[in-house]
Amino acid sequence: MRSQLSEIKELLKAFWEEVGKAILSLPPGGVVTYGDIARSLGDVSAARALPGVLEEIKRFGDPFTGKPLPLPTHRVVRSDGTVRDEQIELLKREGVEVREGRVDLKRHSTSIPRMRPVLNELKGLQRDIDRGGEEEVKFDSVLAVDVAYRERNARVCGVLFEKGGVELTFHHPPLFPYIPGYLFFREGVLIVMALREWGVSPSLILLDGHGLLHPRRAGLATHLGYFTQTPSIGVAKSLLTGKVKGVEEISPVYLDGEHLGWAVRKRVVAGRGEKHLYISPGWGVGVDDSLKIYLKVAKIAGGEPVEMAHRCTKRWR
DNA sequence: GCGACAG
DNA sequence: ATCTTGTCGC
Repeated sequence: MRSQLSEIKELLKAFWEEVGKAILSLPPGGVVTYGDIARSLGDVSAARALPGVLEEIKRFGDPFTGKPLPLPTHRVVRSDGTVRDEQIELLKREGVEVREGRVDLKRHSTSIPRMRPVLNELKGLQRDIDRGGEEEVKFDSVLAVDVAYRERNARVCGVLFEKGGVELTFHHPPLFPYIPGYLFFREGVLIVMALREWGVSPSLILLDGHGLLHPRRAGLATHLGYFTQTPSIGVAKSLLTGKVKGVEEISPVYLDGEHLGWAVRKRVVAGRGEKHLYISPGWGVGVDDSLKIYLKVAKIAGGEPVEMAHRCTKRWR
């Protein structure tokens, strides 16, 4: 089964709609928690992203409609019942008792409406994705990409290494919040859009994030390679999941007993900075080859390719 | 009370 | 990632 980018965009649109509808349905005098909403969407780990999501819908509108929607966000509280100062008066006015900045959830909780489990659906796409075979990887047009954010806009930068480094840029508002494990839906969708806009077909893509080294074995790099049908490798600055086995210059990273990627020690930079880069296959590349290919590209490029793309995103004015 | 799950 | 504050779960 092949999923299309348009199908993904529909799911992302549904995410905002479902959240908006759910909050609108909360009755005066009742409260729910961020975790309740997240679970109803299919993944409690989205709880941390929800305050920002609610605020965005309320103040600016979701990225698809751009139309501010007045939401009773004061009816959403933390899982321990504590609330922000600005919620207190609004809740009291509705008959909800707030003592020492806290609501008694046993007394005031209301039920969550049925929501489309959008996050479960996204997880399903991740589990089912085609990860490609082991393709012969060419080095003639390697692309490194990174994304930066400012307010409600994003800048995608690509550095294309064919002869020298050609820089490409693309700007577009992100269509999804950052939720750990769902980075593709925030950042990757923008990168696919950028590649289409640029009209480039690189022979290999390197990105800031994981590939196979992911709870569902399908990180940003996996999806990106799939949607562009291009071999890809994830180059992350920190671990999302898994454990480094060993203390060598280059050590394998395991998850559930499976060898999914590599930790490559970075040169120490004056007592600061990250210790490792984490390399894992995206699409069309095996675990061993992901490391070999990454090291070869870094050598050819004369530096860390993803860091070059990162520097490009920082030149945004 | 404190650590945490890419960006 | 951005902002420099806030959230969840152990």
